[in-house]
Amino acid sequence: MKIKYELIKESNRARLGKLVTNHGTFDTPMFMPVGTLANVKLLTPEELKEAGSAVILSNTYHLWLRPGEDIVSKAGGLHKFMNYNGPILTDCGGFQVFSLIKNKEKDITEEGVHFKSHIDGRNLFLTPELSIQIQNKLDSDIAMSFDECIPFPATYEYAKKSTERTLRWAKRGKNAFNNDNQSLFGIVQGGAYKDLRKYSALETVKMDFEGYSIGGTSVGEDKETMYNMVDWAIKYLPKDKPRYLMGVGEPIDLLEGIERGVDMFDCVLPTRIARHANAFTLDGKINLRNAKFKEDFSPIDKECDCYTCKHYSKAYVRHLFVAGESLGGRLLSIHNIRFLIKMMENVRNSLKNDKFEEFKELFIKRYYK
RNA sequence: GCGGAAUUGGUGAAGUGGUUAACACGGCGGAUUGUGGUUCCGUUAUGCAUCGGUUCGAUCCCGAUAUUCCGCC
Repeated sequence: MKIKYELIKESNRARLGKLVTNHGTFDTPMFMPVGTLANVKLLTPEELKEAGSAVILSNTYHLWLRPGEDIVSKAGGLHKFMNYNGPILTDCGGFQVFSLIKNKEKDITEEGVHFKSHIDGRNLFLTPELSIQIQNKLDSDIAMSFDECIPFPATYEYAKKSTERTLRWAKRGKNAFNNDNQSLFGIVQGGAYKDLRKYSALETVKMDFEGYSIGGTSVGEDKETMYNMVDWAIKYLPKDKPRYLMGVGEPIDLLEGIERGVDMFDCVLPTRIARHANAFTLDGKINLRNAKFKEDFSPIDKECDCYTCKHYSKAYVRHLFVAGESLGGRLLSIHNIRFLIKMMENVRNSLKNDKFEEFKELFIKRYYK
């Protein structure tokens, strides 16, 4: 079956909702950890569940190259292959392609995108139909339309041309789509232009997807521009479908997104910074490599209920990183994912109690002080 | 006791009679937004064993001392 979204409550523009999938029902707003290569780096599915994780992301481009969608399909689909029975969303590969092309004028054609493999440099060609076919075979719960992620800054002319092409690609992908147990989301583009965001949103909605995402953000623009891109698009999205802000982000960006009506977020940040010794805390981000933690035997965040904070000290985690032990990255990945997921739990509670604005203000005041 | 060689940062070391002493590791700090798994970017010796001498100028040449290593009695 397709996913279902139920809007439970609105508080100004912020939304409290519920997402029903083939692999469980989960509350929104939610944060989705990224597991590009059919695994959230360093973590097992059990650890993800303990952190309260629901949907995780995987990636069409990466799984297409390794191990190949047919192998995943033979394994019984992505869930079985990676032993994760929660919901999985596959990104379409557009973002990866966008970073691998050499010349966007030449390599991006109406038919699809020419680019080189990041593994062996061989020439590859990805089309909207192929991206969808791969995702159909991977059998994720949610597939994404193949889009072009417009760089920032981009000229109006280029952004318009690209946005129109992404709309045509969305239609082609939808026509090629063939998996009754999978849902398809459309992606709003439009660059940093108000009228193009509106146009992209309206036209994408006309195609009637199971959910809508706002793409093309966090590509180097300033925060105000990013929030504008959300504002310009989200008001044209239907209330009875989930909204997903792709690739975002930092704690403050999650709060700003929720305030504007976003339901779902994903970001590599918690797991990537974890591998480089950084941890989110309620008092801001800290770097566990810092010498000041050498003899700090307190947990990373006293108020955190994650496995890492329950059992380990900053001094120990620092030791692991200094010694080059991968357990350090594992422990911080667990913590950072739990941090964002718990933050979402707190956000949902504040929405229930009509206290989101206060929660947001207090969180930001403390985190960014 | 005699003869020879060596001595450059926390470490391994390059180097030159002439403005800021290479590089690597380590240390310290930062970055990271639809993944970069061990990545990227800063920064880190006012000084070349010590004391004299030669020279306009010495880490570099000369002498003494100290330490280390090698050979001989």
